[in-house]
Amino acid sequence: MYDAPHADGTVGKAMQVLDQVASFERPVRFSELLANSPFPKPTLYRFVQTLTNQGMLAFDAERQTYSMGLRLVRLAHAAWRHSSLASVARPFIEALAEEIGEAIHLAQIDNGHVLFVDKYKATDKFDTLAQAGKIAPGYCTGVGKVILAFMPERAQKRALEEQSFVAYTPNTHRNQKTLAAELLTIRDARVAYDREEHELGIISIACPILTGQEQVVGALSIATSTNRYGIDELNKHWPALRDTANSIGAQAELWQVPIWS
Amino acid sequence: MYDAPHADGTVGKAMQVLDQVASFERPVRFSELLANSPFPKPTLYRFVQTLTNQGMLAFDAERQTYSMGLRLVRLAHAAWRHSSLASVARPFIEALAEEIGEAIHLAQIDNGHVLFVDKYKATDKFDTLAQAGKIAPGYCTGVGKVILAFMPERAQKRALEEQSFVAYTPNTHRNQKTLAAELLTIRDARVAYDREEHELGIISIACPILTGQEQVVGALSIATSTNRYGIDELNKHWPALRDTANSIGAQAELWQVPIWS
DNA sequence: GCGTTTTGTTTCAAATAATGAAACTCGGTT
DNA sequence: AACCGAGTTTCATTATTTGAAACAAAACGC
Repeated sequence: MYDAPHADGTVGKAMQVLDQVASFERPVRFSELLANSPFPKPTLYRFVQTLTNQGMLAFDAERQTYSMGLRLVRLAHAAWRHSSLASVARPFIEALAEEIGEAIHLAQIDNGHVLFVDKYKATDKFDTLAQAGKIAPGYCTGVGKVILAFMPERAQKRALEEQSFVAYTPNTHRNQKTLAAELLTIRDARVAYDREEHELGIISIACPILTGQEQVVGALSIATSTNRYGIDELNKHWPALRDTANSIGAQAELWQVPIWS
Repeated sequence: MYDAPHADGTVGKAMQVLDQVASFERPVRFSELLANSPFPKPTLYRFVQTLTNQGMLAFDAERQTYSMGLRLVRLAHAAWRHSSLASVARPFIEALAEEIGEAIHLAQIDNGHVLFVDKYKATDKFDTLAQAGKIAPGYCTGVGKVILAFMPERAQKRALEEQSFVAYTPNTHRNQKTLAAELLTIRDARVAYDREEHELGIISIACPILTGQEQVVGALSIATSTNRYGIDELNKHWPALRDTANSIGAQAELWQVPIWS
């Protein structure tokens, strides 16, 4: 489902509609939207009209369906270039990927969710999929946990409340308590592991990307499959991962990447 | 009933503010926005507040600057996956790029501007948002001209009005007249060339991506540098380019990619 | 064909939210 | 201490949004 934060004003409601359309992951009819909408029919109707006019949604007249508009792609380009870590981090990630030959993920936090802002898959060229922009839960991924661990207390608390604790695998944390306990360990060790918590067969090691004042701005991880390596082998890459994360943090500060709050 | 250009309510105004922030291409202070804003101070202030709350903008408290928010990246991911040609076109483009070893551009039209939704650099790997989301003028690029040439008359007229006709190079069209003349030729030949009209040293050949009913949904181009090849050599790739564009068009129809209107 | 249901669109008075001149706060300067 | 500029808040006015209801237009059933 989509997040319904403190709906502020008309604009907030319109953004809620955008999220709803996005959540369908396919072109969607007006009536489908209406069925799960908190808004009455004419209100929703005017929102999709306005958003379509604005290019935030696209309307396919032939099939009578709405989908996300191209204006978002244009706007997100600016977001990606100027306020994500990705552009700053890219050269570092490329170097690291070359060195260790595993998939590298770069993530930031967006409203309690882990947002992958870049991904580099070294070995197989085909699946250099458009992963940027994908979201993943915070409580069961390496990058997610390490970001949570380093968040300021208040933000962490709020973020923890927002986690769904869906049990993707037998290893997934099922409640705040066990997760919070691990977060302390992670903060101490400055490294997090995903031991098949999100997907069976997939493990990862993640380091925080910090500013000089120890503010988390993101996380970097190396992911692999259990039938290639175990946590121990992954751990051998820890120094390289940590160094790369540190370099990115330093560079981000120089480049004045906005710090999320 | 016509919609006046900037008359869709509060949401429209908020989106205008988003565009404005994007146009700065860097973190920007409130006062800078205010200086070029049509809105009075408190109004603009509330817009940036709301947009920041919504994650559409990000506020860096330390530097007191606004930049594009990560929520846009998340939303654009959905747009890219489900309503751009990119996801459908990618396998075809990969095959083509492998065959001819030059840079391939995939573009769509967004509000009179050419929007690059994907780019494959034969030597390099796919970039996602790094290149996707970039805009370029319609009147002086191969993809732009070929899309304009195949637009329905009314939309073409409107799009032509919106072109700026900045003379990037000596070869750039400087007015609607010469451009319109070339568009007729292009429509007839079903292929467009960029003869260093946007950037000296860069040429390209572009084909339209059409549906069964001859609606343009985008364009595909091969670009190269004049110190590697001339138009003639580029032209040798025409059959392959045309076939790929046709395949993408057919596939797009099957996949119900929304048709822009 | 002819009612009926479903889906999408418009109306309009009432409710609500947006507006902006002015006033205020807070750093930093002179 | 007075001044200045950037950012923020107030509040009466104004304009926009709102949604029940009615309408139009397909899609369906018989």
